Amino acid sequence: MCENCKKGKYYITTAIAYTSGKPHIGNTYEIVLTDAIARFKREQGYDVYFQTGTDEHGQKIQQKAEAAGMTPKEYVDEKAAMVKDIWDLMNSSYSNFIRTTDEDHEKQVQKIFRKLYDQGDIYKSEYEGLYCTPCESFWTESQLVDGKCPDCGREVAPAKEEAYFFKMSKYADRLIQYMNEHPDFIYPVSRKNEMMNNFLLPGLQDLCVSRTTFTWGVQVPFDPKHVVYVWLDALTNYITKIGYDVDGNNSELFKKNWPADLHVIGKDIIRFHTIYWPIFLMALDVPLPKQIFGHPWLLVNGNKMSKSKGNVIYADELAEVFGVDAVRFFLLHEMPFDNDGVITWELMVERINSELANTLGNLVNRTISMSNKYFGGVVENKNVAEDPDDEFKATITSIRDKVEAKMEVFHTADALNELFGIFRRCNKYIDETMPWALAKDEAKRDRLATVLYNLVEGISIGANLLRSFMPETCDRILAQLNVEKRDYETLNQFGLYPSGNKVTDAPEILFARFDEEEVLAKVAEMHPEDTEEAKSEDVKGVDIEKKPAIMYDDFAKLQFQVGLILECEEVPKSKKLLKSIVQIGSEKRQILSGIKQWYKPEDMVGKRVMVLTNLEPKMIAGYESQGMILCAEDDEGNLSLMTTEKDVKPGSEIG
RNA sequence: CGCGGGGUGGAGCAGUCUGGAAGCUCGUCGGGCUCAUAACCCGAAGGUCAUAGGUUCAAAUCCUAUUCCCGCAACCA
Repeated sequence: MCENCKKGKYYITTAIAYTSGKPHIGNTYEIVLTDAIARFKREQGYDVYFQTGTDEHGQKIQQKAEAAGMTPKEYVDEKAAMVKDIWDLMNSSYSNFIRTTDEDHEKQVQKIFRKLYDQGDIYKSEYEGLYCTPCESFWTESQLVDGKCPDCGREVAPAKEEAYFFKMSKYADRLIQYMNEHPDFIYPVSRKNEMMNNFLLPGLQDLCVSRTTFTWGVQVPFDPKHVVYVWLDALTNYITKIGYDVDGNNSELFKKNWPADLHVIGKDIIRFHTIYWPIFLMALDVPLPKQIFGHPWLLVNGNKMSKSKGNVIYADELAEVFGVDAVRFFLLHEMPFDNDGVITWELMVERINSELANTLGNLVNRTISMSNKYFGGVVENKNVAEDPDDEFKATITSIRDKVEAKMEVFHTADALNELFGIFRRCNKYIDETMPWALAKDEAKRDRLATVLYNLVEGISIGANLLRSFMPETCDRILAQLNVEKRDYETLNQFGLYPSGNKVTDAPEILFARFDEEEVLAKVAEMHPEDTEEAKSEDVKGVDIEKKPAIMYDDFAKLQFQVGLILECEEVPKSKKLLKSIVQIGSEKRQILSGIKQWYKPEDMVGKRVMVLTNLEPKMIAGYESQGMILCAEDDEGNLSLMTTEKDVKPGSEIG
């Protein structure tokens, strides 16, 4: 137990990271953000329990493992270790790193599933949907890509399969009431409206909570061909891994920490955390978490990071170039609260130079240098106050509460900006008092000592406040000032630096300035493939799951023809759809395609494209679509029309 | 007419609830200083606060319309 914790417990979590690959800096943002909040709460005197970990089940992992020639377990072991390494590298102070493949978790998930089934919240029924036989997968219409299986691209057919469902609707009213009574439950609040208007108020669908199409998951205890749906498995980590037990044998840890004070998650999974998770808990008769914080994303030049764009930035590479605390600083300082943030190597250099090297590092360096130069490193308060001192001290001592106010609402960027007000004020104080001028006048020696004392004290307060955000930097500064850490409570008081103490006589540079070009050169060196790939002979291919062989007769059922696009226009109110009039032989067909993101209507006209012509017509967005224009799709979902190499006549058969 | 958020000096944002001299960080330009990491301090330029109406003594702030951007949902044969 924490001897210092006067304010009670604080249980905070990140979402668990999906172990399908190496986490990039956007994923890493969440752990740093959560860590800063957790550390700050500790400073304030809360007894913090901070849980993070990895989400390791699901079809995608099973497939990736297969493709890599590994067992799923081997695969997730490797990826989970990778995640943990990066979390550790970033100096995150989690109390517990969990994995959904942990045995105790899996057991408890099974017990939860059984309980919910026994009490009638989960029932067995049939899942009706569009089925892709070779993939053995059900898809909803919205998951289909060009009407086909998103995995293998083949036709899907309506089918039924047995599955377990959770009665979401049973608890919807309670949840609506809860949200209305707890306006802070979803944060930022704007997200609450989205959940209410799009899901809760129109009526919740029952949720399918089991799968039979893959095996890498928690087995349904009484029906082994089913595997528990990933979200029921993943979300429950928040309780199972602190010792929740369905039968009531809850651990002390659970009794103390639940309900959670804050789940920090990405804005993309707000729905699962604010609708399904509370409802699962209601069904288990467990209290709901106090707050869900959906944070924004980090983008590169306004784009999500993706391998094919070559714009992925990883935390370990950033840390290698700039150092861990500089990366933490950037993430915490540069992320706006409402909108997505932007990260580039150039921005990193700019921020680090301006704030860390110039404002902070240089301040510490010049202050310590002067102390050594004028007083042999001894910092003594001679209490000779002059004009700016009162205002200076008042400013410094007011910062703690300003930082705290910003942290209350998780605005780490604003908190850091307030904090750096201390260092900015100190730099200004040096100019106001001009220690080098005082040093020339023997009569001003005590005034000079006082000025340097005030500076060291100001830096000391600032460094202590910095602990939650940049723990190593805090320690490095305090080491140079030769003092122990100070209690958060005292950080609004001036004058606690021990008078007569001696600072280091060998100040080290805290943050060196970076040269943008050198950094970019270094980055290019780290990623030779980015620049080489275009020239390289072995273009990176896309591997997709192989389908079973078919007979020629199967193929012959499909009729492909060349279509000439005569007209094309956007479908109003649709983000993705283009409506084309296509000439095929002597007939003209209207075809809708979800390709607006990649093609403008005027670019489409005149193209000869490959059309699947004997596909059953279907109404889309109010228009009948008579066929399908075929596209190639890469692993990022980018589409490219299949066009003819020569201008063959429209209607020509493709085969 | 699906729901919601937003358009403020070159960039990123605050201010809008509770009308009353347009502010912060970065960048640019000029000056100062020399303890320090070509750092630091001061000053200046730069905004019709998306557009058009309206309410008011007074509007970035309240009301109406228009327009653009973003999120969520829908749509993706």
